[in-house]
Amino acid sequence: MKIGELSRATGTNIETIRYYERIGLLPAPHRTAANYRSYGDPHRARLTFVRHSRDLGFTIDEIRSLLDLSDDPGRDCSEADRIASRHLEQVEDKIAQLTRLRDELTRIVGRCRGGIAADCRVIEALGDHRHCKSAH
Amino acid sequence: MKIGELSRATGTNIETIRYYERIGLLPAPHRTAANYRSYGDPHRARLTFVRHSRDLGFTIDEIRSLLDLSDDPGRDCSEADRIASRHLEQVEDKIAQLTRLRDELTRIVGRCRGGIAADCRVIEALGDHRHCKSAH
DNA sequence: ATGCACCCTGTAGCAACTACGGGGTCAAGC
DNA sequence: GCTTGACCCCGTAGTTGCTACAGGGTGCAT
Repeated sequence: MKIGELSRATGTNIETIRYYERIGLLPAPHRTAANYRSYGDPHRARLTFVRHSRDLGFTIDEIRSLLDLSDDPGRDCSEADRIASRHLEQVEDKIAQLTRLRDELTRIVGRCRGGIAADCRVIEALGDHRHCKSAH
Repeated sequence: MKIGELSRATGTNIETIRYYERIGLLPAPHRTAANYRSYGDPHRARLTFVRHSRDLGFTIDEIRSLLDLSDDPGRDCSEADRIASRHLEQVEDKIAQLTRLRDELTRIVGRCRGGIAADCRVIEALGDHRHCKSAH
């Protein structure tokens, strides 16, 4: 299949596919006589893996490691579990941080009574960290 | 005060302070005879405002608008409330998205029994979206 | 033969910094 | 008076993960 078809099949931007090839995340496919890229099912599977991992928030480097593992089926796979676990931890940290942030924003928002900026509690709160209830 | 002192006073990297000046977020301060930047209290307050807003996740452009408002104390400040409210919504969306993601990762992690990559459930799950319980 | 959709390459842009190279300034200590 | 070290200056390039051109070639239908 040509790049446009692969793009539609995986929901990936064409430019992104070429980008992944450039950085070595996807192997360079064969070319037709007209120099068009020509992909097969293994390419599609690999790109699906990459997109899914990206959707789950893995970095390109993490995906590289995960792909290395899956390319080498005899290898011990506890590494994959470690990468995923560490990532899960990061996601949990990020959720906790955003939750604190949301609480702080909730306290700030809505305090404006439509007056003038000089009296605005929103602007005041942003300028002075001491108004905050928790670290963020 | 010199830039290093301002840096320590606000917990901001020196390079970041110069960057903020370059993009016009902070006004250029006076210079000493040796061409060193020399800051006063208004600079420190403004930088504190910027850092606090950044910590809360506001973009530079949003901060620019918020600063414009606070520079013009006679202006109607409902704009500030609107910016903060929209940002709060974005944070809530992000939390919801990360929570779905966390649930999916939790399902994936820990399914590896320390075997070889060919049998790894983590790698399998990443390669096949159909294993997923929800959209992400 | 002329549209039109599709493909190619290479480069530059985005956000918000961070890091570096190569240099100038200033006070303290010998 | 000279060195050492901490501090400052500027300009540019790197980071992450794409996305958006510009300027061209290909393939098929009308």
